[in-house]
Amino acid sequence: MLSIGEFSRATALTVKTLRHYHERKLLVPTAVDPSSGYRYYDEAAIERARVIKALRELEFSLDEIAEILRECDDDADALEFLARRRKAIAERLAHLRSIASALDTVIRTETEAKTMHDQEFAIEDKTIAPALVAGIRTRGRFDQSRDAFKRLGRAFGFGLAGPAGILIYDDEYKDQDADFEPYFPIKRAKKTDPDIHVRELSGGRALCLVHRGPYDTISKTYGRLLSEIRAQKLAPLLPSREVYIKGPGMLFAGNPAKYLTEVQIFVGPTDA
Amino acid sequence: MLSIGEFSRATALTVKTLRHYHERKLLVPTAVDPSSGYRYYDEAAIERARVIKALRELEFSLDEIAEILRECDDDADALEFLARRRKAIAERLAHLRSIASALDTVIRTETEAKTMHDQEFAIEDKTIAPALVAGIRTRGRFDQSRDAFKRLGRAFGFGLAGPAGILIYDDEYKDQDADFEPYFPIKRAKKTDPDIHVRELSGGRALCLVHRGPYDTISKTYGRLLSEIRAQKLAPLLPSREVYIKGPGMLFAGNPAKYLTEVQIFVGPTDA
DNA sequence: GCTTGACCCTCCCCTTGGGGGAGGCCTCAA
DNA sequence: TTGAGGCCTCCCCCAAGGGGAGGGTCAAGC
Repeated sequence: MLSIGEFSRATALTVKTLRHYHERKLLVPTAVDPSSGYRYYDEAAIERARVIKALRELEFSLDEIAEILRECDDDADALEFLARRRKAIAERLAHLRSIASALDTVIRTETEAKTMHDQEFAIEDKTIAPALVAGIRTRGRFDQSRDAFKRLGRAFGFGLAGPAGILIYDDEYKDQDADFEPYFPIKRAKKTDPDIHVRELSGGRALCLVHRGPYDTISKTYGRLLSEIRAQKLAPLLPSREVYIKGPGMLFAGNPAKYLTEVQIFVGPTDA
Repeated sequence: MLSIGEFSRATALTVKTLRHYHERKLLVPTAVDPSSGYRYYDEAAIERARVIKALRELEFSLDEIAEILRECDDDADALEFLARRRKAIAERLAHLRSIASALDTVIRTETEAKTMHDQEFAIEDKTIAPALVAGIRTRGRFDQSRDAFKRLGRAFGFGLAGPAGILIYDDEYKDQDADFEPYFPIKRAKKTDPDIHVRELSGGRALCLVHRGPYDTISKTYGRLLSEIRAQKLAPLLPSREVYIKGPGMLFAGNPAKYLTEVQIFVGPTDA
C-alpha cells in the first residue's frame, strides 16, 4: 500500500489532485486510517488513476469521467462518450479556426497599412485583377455601410482574402440616396442571405489614387483622378471603387486623419 | 443617458455582466446616482462596450481587454496583442487536433473490432500491402511492448493510420529474451528518437488467422498456420506479424477473452 | 524513549466570467 | 399614493484544482 505521496509519484498526479478526486469520489483510496485520516492506495488504484489521466488528457470533465468509469470496462463501451467528445472538439476547432481567421485578417490589413503609413501617394495607372467578392447593394447614406460590413463579416466568418471596399454606382457624388455596394473579397463562394451578392468582380485598367484622411474630404481625390482621366482622353467607367486600406478597424474607430482609402476609377477609350 | 437595463438591451450584454465589468473597472458607468447607486451610461460607453464585446469574441481575458483598452486607440496599436492571441490559438488548435486524432484512432479501431466481434475466423491467404510504420526493436519479454506503444504514441501524437502490431523476428516462440518490434502504422514519416525506426514495411503474400483470446494462448494459432503452410509446401518468412485488432485499449485493459489478434505469417516458395 | 524532519491532515480562500437569487430601495405612470 | 417593474448590494455557485495556515503523524537516528 502506498501513501498519498508515494502514489502521487507513481501516478504523476499531485497530492492536491488526489485529495480532490477522493472528495469527488472519482478515485477513492483503498484504505483510510480512521485515526490519522491517512490515505493508502493499492495497485488497482494505480490502474484506475491511469484511466482517469488518459480521460483527462482527452479533456473530459470529471463528471463525465466518473460516468465513463461507472459504465465502461472496455474502450468499446465508451464509444458513445468518445464520439460525443469528438463532436464537441470538432465544434470547438471550427470556432477557434474562425477566430484565427478573423485575427489573421486584421493582422494582415493593419500590417499592410502600416507600411503605407508615411508614403506619399500619386496617381497610378494599374491593371486590377478580377476578384471573388460578396457585396450588399445599398441605397442611402454611406454610413450605412458599417451595418453591411457587419452582416458580411458574420456571413463569411471573417474568411477574407483582402481589404474590404465599396463599389460606387453613381456618376456624381451623392450624400443622400447614394447607390453603392460595400463588399468583401472572399476566398470561397458560399450561399447565404439573398441580399448578399456573391460573384467574380471583373478586373481591368484603372487610375488609382490613395486618399489620406476622413471620408468627407474624398471628393478632392475623385477630382484629381477625373482631371487626369480627361487629360489622358479616357472615359471613366462605373462602378468606381473605394478600397479601405486603413479605416475604422475591427476594434477601434481610430483616427480619421490617418485613414487611407484607395480610389480606383476604371477607364476605357472615349466614345469620340 | 441610459439606465443599466436600457444599456443592456443596446449592447446585448446582460445586466450581470455590466455590473461585473463595472466592478472590474473595465466599463465604468458614465454617472452613478450617489443616493440610489443607479448606473447611467452614455454613447461613448456603447462604443467601449462594442470594443469589449469584439475582444471577448476573440476570447481575450478581461485582464487583457483592460490592458488593450488602456494602451490602444487604433487596431494597429493592438497588433502585438492580436499576434500573441493568434499564437495562443494556434497552440490550442494544435493540441485539440492531437486529441481529435487520438479519438479518431480509438473510435475507428473499436468500431472495426466490433464488426468482427462475433465472426468465425479461418485461415486466409492474403496479399498484404506495404505500409509506412514506426517501430521500436526490443529484446526481452512481450509485456515490455506496452512501454514501446506508449513511446510511439507520444512521439506520433496518435496520428495513426491503422491498428498497431508487433513484428516477431524469432523463428520459435520465446518467452524470455524474445526479439520483436512493436510498431504503429503512421501517416507521415517524422524524425524522433533514435530508438524509433521509421520505414516502409514491405508487403507480400501471407497466411493469416485471427486469434481470439489472451496472448498466452496464441501459440495454437501459430501452430495451425504453420501446418497449413507446410501442407501447401510453402516456406514461412521472418518476421511474422501480430496485428492487434482488439487488445488492451487506450483506456481500459478490457476482457482478454475478447481480444482479437491477426497473426500474419509471410510465405515464399520452399528452397527444395 | 525522545527528538527531528518529512509527511499528511483539514479548512479556508483564490482563480475565470459571470449566473441565480434574497431582501430591500427607487422610479415612473396611473 | 400605490403598484409594478427596475435597480441596488450581498452572498453563494460553477471546474479543477493551487496555495497556504495550523496542526497531527510517521520513521529514523540518538
